[in-house]
Formats: sequence, structure tokens, C-alpha cells
Amino acid sequence: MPTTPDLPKLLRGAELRVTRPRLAVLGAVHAHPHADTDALIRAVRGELPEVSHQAVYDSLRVLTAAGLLRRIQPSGSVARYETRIGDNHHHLVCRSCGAVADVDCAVGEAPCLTASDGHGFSIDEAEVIYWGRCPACSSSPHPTREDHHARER
Amino acid sequence: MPTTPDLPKLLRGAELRVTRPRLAVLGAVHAHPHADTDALIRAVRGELPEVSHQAVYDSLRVLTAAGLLRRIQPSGSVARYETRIGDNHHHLVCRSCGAVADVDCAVGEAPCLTASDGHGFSIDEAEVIYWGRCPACSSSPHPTREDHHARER
DNA sequence: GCCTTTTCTTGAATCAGTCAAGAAAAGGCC
DNA sequence: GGCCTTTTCTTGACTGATTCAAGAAAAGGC
Repeated sequence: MPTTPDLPKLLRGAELRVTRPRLAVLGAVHAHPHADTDALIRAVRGELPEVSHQAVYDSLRVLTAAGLLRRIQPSGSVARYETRIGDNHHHLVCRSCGAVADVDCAVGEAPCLTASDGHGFSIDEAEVIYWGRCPACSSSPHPTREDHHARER
Repeated sequence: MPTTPDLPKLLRGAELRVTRPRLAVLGAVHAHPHADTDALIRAVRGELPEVSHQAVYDSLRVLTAAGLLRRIQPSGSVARYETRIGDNHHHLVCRSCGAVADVDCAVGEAPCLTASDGHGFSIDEAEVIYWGRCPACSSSPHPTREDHHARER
């Protein structure tokens, strides 16, 4: 785990211009893995109060396309971003509150699974989402997504 | 593969009222697996021209909650519905045009995979999405989602 | 057939995300 | 360091999927 990654270096390595919004967005995703765009906008504005939401959306798109971020979007959720990339890990998602946790891939390299019948597709990744209930939701009767989001703030 | 499933019976079996919109929605999903809501609204209106989009949305929600339909929503796509339920099969999704194909689960029962570390979650399903390019998109240079949707109509 | 409950219609609203035009900032070059 | 071109950011409007809300209509039990 990199303690304080050299963000400008990461950007230059991907042949991207180094701008304040991009640095702030990268930093925010590092600090808040699995956060959604709205939470990231708020986090970025803690450092750079005047950024437009559009700059954050643009940065997220560009950083994702460059492979510096990974975007996940479980059914029923808005887009979420993380910086663990290239290790093909998977996710655990709580059906009740939407909490997301990482799970290492037992196999390692993508695609870690092989389809029984590929239908002629050229497959490059097998994305796995484990659905269930997180520890908090397993014990309390009817927690909501709001409960979880409140916990995250 | 059930040739012509007894739709009213399916609804009653799930303790749901039998209404014309619900029958038409169930029929439309049977006829168009992996179709999105918009395509289903169009299909349903072929049989029942006056249905409101809201009735279709409501029916899809109710039928999904009752377990008669399964809803899938790969990243970057709108919600899609299918009637193959209970067999825990997986999906192949084309990154280029969005086409979806079914893949049988090699294991069978859910959850077919076990997470290396469950983080205390009670897991009930492992959803697998194989990402790649479909045969048509593998061969042509830059097909778009529109190409595929045009093909589907 | 009547009555209660559920479902459907109509129409407005929300929310995430995108589009477009011009202003500002990056980075190469002298 | 200053200048120029290109990319990125700001501002503000817009779209498209989905949901909300109120009243009308249809289901199904009696």
C-alpha cells in the first residue's frame, strides 16, 4: 500500500496534464475508496472550494480512461471510484445499505474466470460482485442506505 | 425452455393480482430477454397501446421483487430484465455495443463462488459479468451501441 | 353485484450525468 | 520569463432514466 503516492508523477506517467482539479480528484479517491461522485465533489471542494462539478466529472472520466482509477457501478447504485487498479480484485456489496468492500481475487490475473461458453466474445475481464448484507445490516433489523451514507461522512 | 408459460398462473403463484399490464410485461420480457425498459414499453404497447410507462415501471419492480423477473444493470447500461431466474447463470457484456448474452454457471447454485475474505458479510449471490467484445464488434473497427440497438429492433 | 384494496393513468419532479461556449491554465518553445 | 497553442475548466442549460403523487379504474373476496 503506497502511503502517499506521488500524484503528479502518476498523471505525467499517463501523459496527462497536471492540473489542480485532477490532483485533488486523485487524492480524494485515494482518501475515500468506493465513494460516489457526489461525495468526491464534496471532498475535492474541501481542498479546492471553487471546482465545478463538471471538472470533477471530466477528471474522473479522464483518469478512468487512463487507467489511474477504476469505476464500479453495482446495480441500483451510482458510479463509484477506486484507486486499486490492475490487481483484478472483486467487490462485496451490501443489498441493504450499499456498503462496498474489496475482496482479493483468488486467481489473480484478469480474466480470472473462464466462461463455460463464450459465444464468440473476446473476453478480457470477469467482474465479480458478491451480494449480501454487511455485518451492521445483518444484525440491525432494517437499516437503510441513508444509515450507511451517514456513517461514511 | 417453456414454450408458452402460463403467465396468469405465474402471477397467482406469486400472490400477485393478474392485470393486463403485468401479463403484457411478463410476456414482453419472455419475448425479449435482456431488453431495457424503453424497449419493453414499446413491446408492451404493441399489445396494449394505452399502457402508461409508469405501469410498466411498476410491473417490472413488482415482478422483480416477486422473483418472476431478474434485473441486471451492467456498468454504463440502463436496467435490463430477463425471465431466466433461479438458475444463477451469468452474463457476457460487449464493451463496444452493449450486447448481452447468457452464460451458464459452471457451478450451479448460488452463491457459486466463495469470497476469499467475506469481511463478515452474509453473502447470498455471486454475480459474474464477463466483459469483452461480441463477435460483430471484434471484427468491425468501431461499432457503436446504436449499431447494436438498431440490430435488436 | 358491491366494497375494499391494489393498481393504473396522468403529469410533474428528481437526480445523475452530459453538452456547449467561452475563459483560464498547462506546457512547449524561444 | 514571456508567448502561443492546445487542453482543461467554469458556467449554465439540458437530457434521459426513473420516481413521486393524486385521483381514476380494475381485481378479487364476499
